[in-house]
Amino acid sequence: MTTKSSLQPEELLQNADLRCTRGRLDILRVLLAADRPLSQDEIARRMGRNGLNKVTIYRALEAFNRAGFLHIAQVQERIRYYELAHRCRQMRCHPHFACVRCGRLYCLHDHYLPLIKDLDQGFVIHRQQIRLEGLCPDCSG
Amino acid sequence: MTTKSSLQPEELLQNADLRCTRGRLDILRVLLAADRPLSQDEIARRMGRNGLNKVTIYRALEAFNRAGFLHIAQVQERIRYYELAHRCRQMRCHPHFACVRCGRLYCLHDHYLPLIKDLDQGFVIHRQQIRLEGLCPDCSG
DNA sequence: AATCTTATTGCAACTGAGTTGCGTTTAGTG
DNA sequence: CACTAAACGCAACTCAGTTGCAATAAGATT
Repeated sequence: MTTKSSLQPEELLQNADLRCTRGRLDILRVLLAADRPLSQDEIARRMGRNGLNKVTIYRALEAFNRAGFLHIAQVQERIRYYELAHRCRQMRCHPHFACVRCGRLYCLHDHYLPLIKDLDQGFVIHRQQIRLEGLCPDCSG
Repeated sequence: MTTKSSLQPEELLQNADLRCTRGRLDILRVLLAADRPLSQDEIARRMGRNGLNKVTIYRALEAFNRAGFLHIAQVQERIRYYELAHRCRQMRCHPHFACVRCGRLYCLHDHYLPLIKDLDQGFVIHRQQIRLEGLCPDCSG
């Protein structure tokens, strides 16, 4: 959320009114050292033998996410949604809007963004997807 | 994929060398009538009492996806990936690149797109996410 | 330092979307 | 009508993520 908040694990926790336990500090250290988003499983593995129970890790991540200094990359829902591919451009689907309250998924057929370009050598793009998250008209009233 | 291919269920199947069974035609009719991406469960419900087994629906959707005229909206992976929120802008995370071959998820910190605007009245955006899918340098060689 | 409150943790059992194996049915060709 | 491979149904499975509850331990208070 914030671009220049502190990156000290202790401060992150204190600012969010969370307790500075060894386990949570370890999780944060792992995430700070990571160069890409990690799954629960990867986090656990990188914590080594002094690792936490997976339930505890999930609950910590949930707390961090609520506090706003951790993001869940890509998507909330476990469920896949399917749609016909007409109305999609080459490599670009129309964006989708997911309502965080009612869970509905809307198509934004009229709101294309340009395709990202100038990626590093070697990346071959098959598809670009855009997802908006927020409140839909029914739920924002 | 294509913008102006036929929308006749029969043609979609024939062009893809798939058999025109009643079940698959029903799935396509449901998807054509839908105004948003649907989950397997929603598709099954909309097919009514002459519905298919859920495994069969999954396999049909998989075949449609392989043929290219159906998209899986938003995401492939069942697993969630977590990352700290620094280096994200207000409402916009940096894009991610998911390699379809090795499964790795890369952060594209230097490739922001503008925030989508001019949404219909009532939509409140909390966050915009961008995901690219394709082959990473390790896998495209 | 001892006590207290409540956040954090671990364990076991659960949930449910999606998958796999395998035997049966059926579309569509010959 | 026969044949072959695609499509289908069923039962059992996988496994990321969740829930309930009792045990532990921050850290504030006395």
